[in-house]
Amino acid sequence: MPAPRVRFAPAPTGYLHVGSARSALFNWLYARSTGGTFVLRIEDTNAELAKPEFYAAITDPLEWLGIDWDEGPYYQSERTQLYLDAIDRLLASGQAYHCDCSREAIDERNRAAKRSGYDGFCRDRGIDAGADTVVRFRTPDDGQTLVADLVRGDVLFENAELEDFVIRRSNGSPVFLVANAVDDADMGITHAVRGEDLLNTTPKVLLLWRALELGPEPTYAHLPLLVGADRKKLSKRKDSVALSDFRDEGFLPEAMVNYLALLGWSTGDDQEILSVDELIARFDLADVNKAPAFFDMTKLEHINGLYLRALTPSEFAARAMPYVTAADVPWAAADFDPARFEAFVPLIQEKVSKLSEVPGAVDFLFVADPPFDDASWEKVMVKGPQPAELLDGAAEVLADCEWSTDAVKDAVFAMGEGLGVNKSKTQAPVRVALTGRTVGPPLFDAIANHFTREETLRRIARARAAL
RNA sequence: GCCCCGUUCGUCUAGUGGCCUAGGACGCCACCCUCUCAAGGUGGUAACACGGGUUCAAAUCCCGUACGGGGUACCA
Repeated sequence: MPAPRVRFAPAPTGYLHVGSARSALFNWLYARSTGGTFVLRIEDTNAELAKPEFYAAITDPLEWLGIDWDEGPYYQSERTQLYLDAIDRLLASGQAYHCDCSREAIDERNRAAKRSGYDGFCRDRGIDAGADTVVRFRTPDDGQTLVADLVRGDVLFENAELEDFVIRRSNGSPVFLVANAVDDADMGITHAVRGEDLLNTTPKVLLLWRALELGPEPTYAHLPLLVGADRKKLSKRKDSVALSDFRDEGFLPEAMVNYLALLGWSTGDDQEILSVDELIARFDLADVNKAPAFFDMTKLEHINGLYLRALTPSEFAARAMPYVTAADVPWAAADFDPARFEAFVPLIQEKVSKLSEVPGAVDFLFVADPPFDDASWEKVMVKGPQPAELLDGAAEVLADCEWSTDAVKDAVFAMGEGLGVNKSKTQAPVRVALTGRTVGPPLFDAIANHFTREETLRRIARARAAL
């Protein structure tokens, strides 16, 4: 059996949809696991989609995910003549015909006849091409077309249910069905792996394929759709669907790939965290599910957190760098200190599930007077026990204790104990004074290793004054 | 409406006639750990859509119903 040749054939829409990314991934995994070839083909048969600025919106996210292609990208807009020639052949053999029916006329006849679709009105009128004519494919009136699907098994379509669909628009451009058949044949595609939303178009492509005598047909595999909270196909309006948004939010590409692979596919055992190499080794189209899968952001974040924590601190710092040097960061760019940030990373690495959370976790390092969070202040400085005594006590013991994590910790806790306050309540005012919040990194490690005695005392005094 | 696909815990899934008193993961709850929050550990909650068959035996096979989704363009 020859090595498989698969393709990812997106229509350029200005961004890469996560569902499309999943299709691309499954194709790519199949190619990589079988020693096959992965072809990238841009389906821009519609002139509105044939815009160069849309192409990078597809290739950039693919590259980010680590999905590389062996051939292409091929652009259907550059191969139009091939499709037009195919249509001419169908015309010449009588398998296609010109039609000048307007949408209104078709609808009117359908209303009268209580049916739908195109009624074949122009089938035998023998009209010539004109300004407003389209070319329609003459579908068989009887018989069935079988789609042998690797995921769904045999799917049978009654040819009589298929209307004589348009294959060339009145503006002269071919529709994707023709391009699809011609290109899959021309590029030697052996497996067409795509979303289930295309299942209904498959018999049309197959009919064209046979009418054009294009040779051996590809095997199909229709993947279950990705759905949103409403169980409907993920849509740009309601859901977060652009892959670039996930990158901007701070999801790691390897986590994204891992999660995407788990949507509609599983290993068969209990392993869920898989490297790309493991995915390649274990992936099989035969193990793909049939039912739609909900895109669960919570689980994605969990998996991303696992990958984030598995990074070495310096890797983490490097990958977080774009987020702490972005324009909307809560400190003045000049106050940012990369070395200080990197040193601090181990204290916050296990607390974030997305890189976009990093700036908010280290802001007090680069803001001299971090704002006091209202809820935190209320909880600790208003309703908490003896805030003034605790701050004064902390200032006193920190003024001359040894500057190490344990020494600082012991000194502060001993001071709190003397006031009859437990550890949790003792550290709270100091934490708020230093960071502005009740939630944050291990406090005494942060103080002893990342702040000077002077700065620590200054912040405590600042909070004390604000009481 | 018509055509096509689907249906195991809230979610992603394991399960291919007996191993299922249905397993794992996320979430959630409790406890442990603990200077906060996380992380981690332990335990718990929770599902075979329904009805008929077939069979000694059905989550697994067949039929029907219900529900959900996709398609039904001169988008792809």
